[in-house]
Amino acid sequence: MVSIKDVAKQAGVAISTVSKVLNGYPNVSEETKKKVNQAVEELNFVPNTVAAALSSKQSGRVALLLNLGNVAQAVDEIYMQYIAGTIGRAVELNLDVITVFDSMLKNKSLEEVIRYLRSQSITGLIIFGMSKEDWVLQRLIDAQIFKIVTVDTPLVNATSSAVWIDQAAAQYDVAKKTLKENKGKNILYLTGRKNGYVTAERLKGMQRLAEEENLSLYVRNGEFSELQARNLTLRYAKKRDIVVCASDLMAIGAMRALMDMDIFRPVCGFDGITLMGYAGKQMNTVKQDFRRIASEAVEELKRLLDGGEGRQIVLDYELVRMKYDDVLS
Amino acid sequence: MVSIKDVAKQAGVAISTVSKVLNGYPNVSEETKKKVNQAVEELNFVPNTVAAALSSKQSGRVALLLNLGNVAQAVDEIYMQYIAGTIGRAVELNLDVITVFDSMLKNKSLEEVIRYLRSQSITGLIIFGMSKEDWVLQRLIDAQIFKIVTVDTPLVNATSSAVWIDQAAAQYDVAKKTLKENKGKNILYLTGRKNGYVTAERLKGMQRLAEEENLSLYVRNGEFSELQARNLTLRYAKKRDIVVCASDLMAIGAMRALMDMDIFRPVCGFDGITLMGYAGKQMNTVKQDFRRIASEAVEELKRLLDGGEGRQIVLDYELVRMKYDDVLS
DNA sequence: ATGGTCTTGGAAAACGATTTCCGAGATTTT
DNA sequence: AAAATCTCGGAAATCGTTTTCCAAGACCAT
Repeated sequence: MVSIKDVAKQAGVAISTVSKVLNGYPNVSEETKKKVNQAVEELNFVPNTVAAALSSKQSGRVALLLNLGNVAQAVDEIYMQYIAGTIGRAVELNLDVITVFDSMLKNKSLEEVIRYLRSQSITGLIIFGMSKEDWVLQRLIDAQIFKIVTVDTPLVNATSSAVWIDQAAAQYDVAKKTLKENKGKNILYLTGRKNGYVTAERLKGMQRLAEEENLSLYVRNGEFSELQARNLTLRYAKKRDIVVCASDLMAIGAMRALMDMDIFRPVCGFDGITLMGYAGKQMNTVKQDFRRIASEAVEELKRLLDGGEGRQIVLDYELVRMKYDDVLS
Repeated sequence: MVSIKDVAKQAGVAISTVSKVLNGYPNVSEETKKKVNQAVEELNFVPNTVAAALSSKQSGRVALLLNLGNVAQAVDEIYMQYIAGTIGRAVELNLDVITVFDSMLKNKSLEEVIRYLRSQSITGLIIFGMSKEDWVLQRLIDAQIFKIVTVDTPLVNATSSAVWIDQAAAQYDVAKKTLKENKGKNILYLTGRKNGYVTAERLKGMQRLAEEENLSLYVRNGEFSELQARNLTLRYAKKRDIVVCASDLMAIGAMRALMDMDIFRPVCGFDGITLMGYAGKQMNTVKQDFRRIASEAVEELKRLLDGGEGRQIVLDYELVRMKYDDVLS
């Protein structure tokens, strides 16, 4: 394998000089730079990232942490988009995405997790779908050892940023739109997983709307489950005018239930997954661009790794009405 | 960070001895082993995989290669299952899955690809969804430099194995079952992507059935596209008795078209994705356990890395009839 | 000239493992 | 009892980088 040593010999300079050129350090003349770059070209040299990581304890090795929970396969699409977005942008930014692991951290202590990450020379993390109960992750963020970007979480400190869309506003908007299109004062609102960060936010948005519009709001926990949404709808929808769901999957469950009951109630969802096109009826929803969100998260992590301070990034969303033709391809 | 050196000191032995114990080499007494293991326990030592990889040029660093093609988000589920299956098993087998990258290899020469993999100290690859046109990958396999496991491909040599289900038999079976349940001699068969390995195999299975049962077979290329399947169905289904599709997504497209035309024709699919539950009508399909397939691929790769010879592994499948209730969760 | 600051490039020590080789006892053979 | 063979554990080189420190020369001001 052609190493930095070979490049040095070819260029007639020292190893350290090559390294400096490659990493853009100062104190090296234009002339030497040219010699080195030429040698790199000629030898087709590609630095060994493993060695670099070992040596510097820094070279951008990043872990992608997916908390899948026990969600249905129907929403795998979301995670896939996250993954594709992350890896795509990471490659462009010269970050190595080490592993996509979900709950292989379960039953591990903070120390064990840290050691695991260290053993992989990982310096940065992107965390998707963290819940309020993930104490280990919570403490990992507090510890400020790694640079961390969380998605769909409000957690920010000196070494960690948060990327998300304004969940409350989005829930407010989509419900308001649905309300405008259909009269009604009596709302059945199905919430997401109990300890999810987004669940609380979306509920807030809904509550604000209820207050403003003087609605009667009936809240039930659907746990992001299609089946539970179905059952709750069967049970409670008859007496309500509109069903607002904190996720598309639940909206689909609700819609199916309504169709089975043969009554009509407007339903709206949240996420914008493809499956919405197959629900049987059109519904309003909040379209999140998961790929873009992931891509932004990577960029933010890069910034943190380069010494930036933690901050919150709020991305925009889109209200859409999804029907079969839109998802056809 | 606690290193092998610390362990050695704690146990009162040499560094090399610790390494031997950790890697199960011979020539070390039970007593010494115990001392070392105890020290490992006490210090909570976890070996640094990066250093190991650098040193041994071997330690299981594996790349997961996903060829997404331009498939719809509706089948992201399949890739997600592949990924989850791969990573899950890899962790158990102590393999580091380095990156999940798809077509970041496009427009790269064989040499560039090799150098990239080398620079990451990657010694093994798992390739999903390779097509007959992927010359670079083709040559990469021929080169026998890396241990490779391909999924859904018949490519085998000394250093590479292939894992798949018997596509021809599966297509034969599902079509036959559908045929038995519904009379008919005139088949519209919609094939997958032109250069896919699976496409040819599935077609073979269908052709064998046609011969055996003396069917008239009308074959059209649907490119795994829901939209194309829809259009082909609108155009050709009226004169046929049954629509057999080489993928669920196409089956859904076909079914929707039939519903729009308000005529009934039995349709069968292939894959067993969740979306089938939302197609509106029940359909037969071949259920592939993608997670299991991926898991087997990882195991096979491990075997190759340990010096095993390349071979072909054929996994089984299941014929199912998918309806909404089955996918509800 | 003399001394002091800048610039540039090299020597060498990490980083944390693996692995080869070697020597000293212990054990067996003659 | 001497010689040959085995076992076991240690010293040291190695993998391919990064990074620290230092020396030599160039340049400037005194």
